Amino acid sequence: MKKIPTETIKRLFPYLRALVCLDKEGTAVVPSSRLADICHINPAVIRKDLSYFGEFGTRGVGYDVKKLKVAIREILNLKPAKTVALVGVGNIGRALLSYQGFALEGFTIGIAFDNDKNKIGTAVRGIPVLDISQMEKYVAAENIQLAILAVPEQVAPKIARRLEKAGIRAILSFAPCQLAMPSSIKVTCVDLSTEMARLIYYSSEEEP
Amino acid sequence: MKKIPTETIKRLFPYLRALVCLDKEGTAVVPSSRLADICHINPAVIRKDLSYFGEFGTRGVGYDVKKLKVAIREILNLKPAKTVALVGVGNIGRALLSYQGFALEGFTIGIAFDNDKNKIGTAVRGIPVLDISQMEKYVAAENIQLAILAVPEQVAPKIARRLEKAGIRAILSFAPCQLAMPSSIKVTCVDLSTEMARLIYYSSEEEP
DNA sequence: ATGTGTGAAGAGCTTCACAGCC
DNA sequence: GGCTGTGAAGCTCTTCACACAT
Repeated sequence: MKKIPTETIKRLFPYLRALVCLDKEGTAVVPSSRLADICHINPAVIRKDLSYFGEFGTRGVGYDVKKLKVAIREILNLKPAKTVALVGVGNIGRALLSYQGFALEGFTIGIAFDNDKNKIGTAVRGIPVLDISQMEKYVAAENIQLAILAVPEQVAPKIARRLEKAGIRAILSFAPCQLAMPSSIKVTCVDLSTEMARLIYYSSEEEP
Repeated sequence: MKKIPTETIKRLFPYLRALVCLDKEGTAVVPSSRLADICHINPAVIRKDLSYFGEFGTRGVGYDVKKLKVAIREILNLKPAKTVALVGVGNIGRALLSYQGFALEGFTIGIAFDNDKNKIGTAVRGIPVLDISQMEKYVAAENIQLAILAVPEQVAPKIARRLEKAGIRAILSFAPCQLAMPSSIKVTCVDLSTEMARLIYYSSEEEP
């Protein structure tokens, strides 16, 4: 049993996206070279990545689009589709609610929470916005395991702790701060300023 | 002259954020162990990262907060502060415009573009929203080198090409698709579904 | 004493080249 | 012939341990 590189996991979703596209176009079989063109990833990398999980391809032919699509969904545990809770219906929260196409049937935001009286009781794209004081109850009742945290930095650590106690297993956070969580809970931070800073650094390099 | 790891560059901004905090609190000197606590990064990593760029610390004492702050700003080329253009004033765009605190005086969104007549001519948080047809003109006139692309997936590649021709050097994109750009232009994609998929994968792992 | 700076060892990821199968 | 699957080599990054400075 081999260890699977983190980077391999990261690349699976782009592969999945490409496969969904190809499937819609009616393409039945795809060689790694074609996937490579679409995803801008070296074909050898793609083959190696997929080989960690089994032998999905046919030599001399390529990969069966439908089968590989299903296989990746299963590897990523996107089957059946997961329900995600959104906490914080500000600008970022609304952007995520409006951006449902992104899920490729693997996961959807099913419920949202906020503390703003004007938002509570409304629905955005069919997703109800509930009172954040009821969060623990709903998370437990619906057995939700994933949350997106899109609240201001000041309250993010507090709410993260509440999610932890409510039984959440993973958090995708947009707060530009570290969330001290036990290692049993997976936390990923999307930090926009870090990305910008990196870009500035690399874009101002001159050639040697 | 050594090669600097990509990961080192990524970590500089979190260091900078911690230093700005420490400076506000009035802390003058900080050892790597303290920075490590704040950033949740191993102290040896911090020391190694900083050592790529010079000797900023004092043995037996630690790092001078103000000096290190300035040094990192210079390394990242955040001094003087850079002006960034935002293209697309939808939900994500507005979130970014409202989220200016994130820049730590290293960069600010100075101008925004959209194609919606209702948005053109307005201003969000003091930042004017201009007609996207005028984009090339303003980018050239104000010598803007960085752009945030927050437009729908369908039009993202086309607008990216326009930005390229207008002389932009780096793009931070929120479109869940690959942008084929010459290597002289640095592109970073923030792909929310990939992040979600990763989290789902890792959160459903059981211990061995 | 205390905390930095750094070579060397170790771990992890990518690239390559080609054997193996259709 | 064409394309996958994979060991081995090569490269990059992290970890460790300790010399060195104050």
